[in-house]
Amino acid sequence: MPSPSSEKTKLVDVAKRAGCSPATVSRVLNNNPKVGRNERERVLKAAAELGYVPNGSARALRSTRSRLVGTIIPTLDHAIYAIMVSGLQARLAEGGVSLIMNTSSYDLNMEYEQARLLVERGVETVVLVGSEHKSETIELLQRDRIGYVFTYTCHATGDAAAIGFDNKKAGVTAANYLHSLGHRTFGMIAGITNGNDRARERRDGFLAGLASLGIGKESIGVVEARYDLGSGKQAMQALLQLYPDLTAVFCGSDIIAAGALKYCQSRGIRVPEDLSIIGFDNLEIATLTSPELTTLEVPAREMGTLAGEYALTGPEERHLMRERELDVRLIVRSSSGAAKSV
Amino acid sequence: MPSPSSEKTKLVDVAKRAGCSPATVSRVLNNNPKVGRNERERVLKAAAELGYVPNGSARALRSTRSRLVGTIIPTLDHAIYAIMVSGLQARLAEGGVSLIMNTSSYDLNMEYEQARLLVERGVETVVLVGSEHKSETIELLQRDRIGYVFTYTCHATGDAAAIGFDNKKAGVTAANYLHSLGHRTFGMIAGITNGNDRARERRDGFLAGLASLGIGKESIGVVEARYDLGSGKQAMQALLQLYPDLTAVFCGSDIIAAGALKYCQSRGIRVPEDLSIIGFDNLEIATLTSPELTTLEVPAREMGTLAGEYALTGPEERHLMRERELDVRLIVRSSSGAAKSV
DNA sequence: CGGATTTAAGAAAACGTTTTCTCAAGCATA
DNA sequence: TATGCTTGAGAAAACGTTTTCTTAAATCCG
Repeated sequence: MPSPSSEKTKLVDVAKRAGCSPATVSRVLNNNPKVGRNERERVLKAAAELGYVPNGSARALRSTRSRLVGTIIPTLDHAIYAIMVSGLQARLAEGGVSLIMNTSSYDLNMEYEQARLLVERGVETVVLVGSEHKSETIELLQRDRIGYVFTYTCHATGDAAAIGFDNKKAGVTAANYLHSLGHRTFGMIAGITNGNDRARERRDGFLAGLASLGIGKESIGVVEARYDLGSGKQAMQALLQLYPDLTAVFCGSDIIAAGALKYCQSRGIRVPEDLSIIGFDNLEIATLTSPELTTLEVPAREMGTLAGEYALTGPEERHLMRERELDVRLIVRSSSGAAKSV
Repeated sequence: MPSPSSEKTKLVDVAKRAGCSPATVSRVLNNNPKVGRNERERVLKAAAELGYVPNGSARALRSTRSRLVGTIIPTLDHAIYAIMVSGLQARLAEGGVSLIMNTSSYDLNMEYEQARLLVERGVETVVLVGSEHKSETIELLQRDRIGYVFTYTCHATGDAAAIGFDNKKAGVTAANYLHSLGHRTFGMIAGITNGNDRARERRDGFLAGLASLGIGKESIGVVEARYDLGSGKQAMQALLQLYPDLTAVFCGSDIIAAGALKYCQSRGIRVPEDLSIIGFDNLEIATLTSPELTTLEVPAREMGTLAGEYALTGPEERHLMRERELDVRLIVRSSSGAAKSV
């Protein structure tokens, strides 16, 4: 039965009931070893009886440890970020740390505003997506000595740690794979590259990979699309209109690939017989389409878990985790196949 | 250029630079009207020059307004919750409020733990999913006079507001629809109903709807499945093994329906010719399968937005938004059709 | 057994704001 | 001109913890 008083019980109340000083209560609650067995038990008993819940603001104010971590992702509507956040939150919760979540809608100015809010809330670490950010954002974090991690990229810069994968390398992998199937004219539906280094690097990697295989620019068509089904469809239409001969398309995301696939189906273009399509991310939806999507697997949950791990690690040992490159595996399914022999 | 000093700038620093008292700075920063034009401008200028960011903990401690809202959802891996949170976060951000996000893995004990953490962080409102919770959880919130809202349900109970829809009614809608197509033997793949009132009510609504149409229990098979593709597949297999004659299946989620559909395809069962399948949620994936899924549309984002609205509304006016029932629309696509004439 | 060292616990200061209280100045009214 | 009222601004208390500084008691060692 909770306390009869209608006032919120605070640390002094616990102290009174346990018959000791507030300092002792504080020490017990923070597992400070310098306190005797009996005192400790009395305090714990009193706290439980009163249903005491510490005041996080007061604690944070005095100790400068807020037990708060912030993240700013582009959107929660795209499963690839939701899954990362899922991993992040789960790991943080294990450590008793809470996660403040914000979205930027792929807008770096908005990201800056959200970062300001996070700093104001006193977060100890900020988890960001990608390595491209406003300089103001980075300065803000540096100035307050807040740790920050980039994800979905593995290039640590300045104070930033990076936990992710090599987007460029992944683009090269896609190029090599499609080329190995005999394709010689290619299309790519990239994500919007403005303000998005991941989308840009995937595209550049794909182009570089093809270049080093001797494929010239004239055999490659590139368009950009937002990350949703409709945009994928439209982009596919536009791409085929501009480059009717291409036989293989690399999409910057499974969502885009699914949209592209839908467009093909609506036009009677057979996949993979007429056209190979591969995606990126390996979301659950990749196995829902028919044919199922060949794609590159992004370790989204693992990035989140590791970012959480990073945030839980003390500032002294963090440098050991400064840069972590995870693998991007090629998952071959049935949306890709050998090029038509002409 | 940020302050040359390496110490974090605080309110007194701004006061010094503006040549006024801390109280005045505080008033300006909180838009207190009782401060003259020139003072106000001087303060704002000083704050900007110093790159001042207020300390949220101190502010929260003194004013008892944390500008923090918490939510506990079952998981972020299921898009239906991710989308709700997306709407919630977006609305809160507009009001300058931050969101702390936690997951419970459909476990009410875990939910309680997370709630404790939220109380400790000083959140002003908690957004929960469904109306079934541990009594300890509710008591905890009531005791600290923290506002709380249930979502995905429209039954307000006690202090709780509810913003959602009528799961039972939705189940009835499904029953009526399938019956109207001529089906007379039914299956349902419900979500796990233990600790999940939404899943339970959908099932009960479906059964009640069929009952009032004169369909007896012997013509209805029910199994439960977790919310993922594989479970949907398995459940479909189990269902057909137990009840080989059924011609229509209502699934508790589009994910489950997609899995069920996949199973049918693997077994050469034609949908909708041999079997009608309908889902729940109307996620993006419902249009990715072939055939596309008939489903019931859950207003996930709107629930989030409205819950955010509720949280931003002062305690005095909240009672006006105590219960809000949103519509669940039936979206007919091609996974459902007339029953086979025998 | 006495002095030095360790240990456990309390008193009080501190964290960075907001808010209450107080006061001075300006203004209108009589 | 004196009185009362309004307005703008400062001084200081307060929010609920943690932490530093002290001190009293307990332990050790020669």
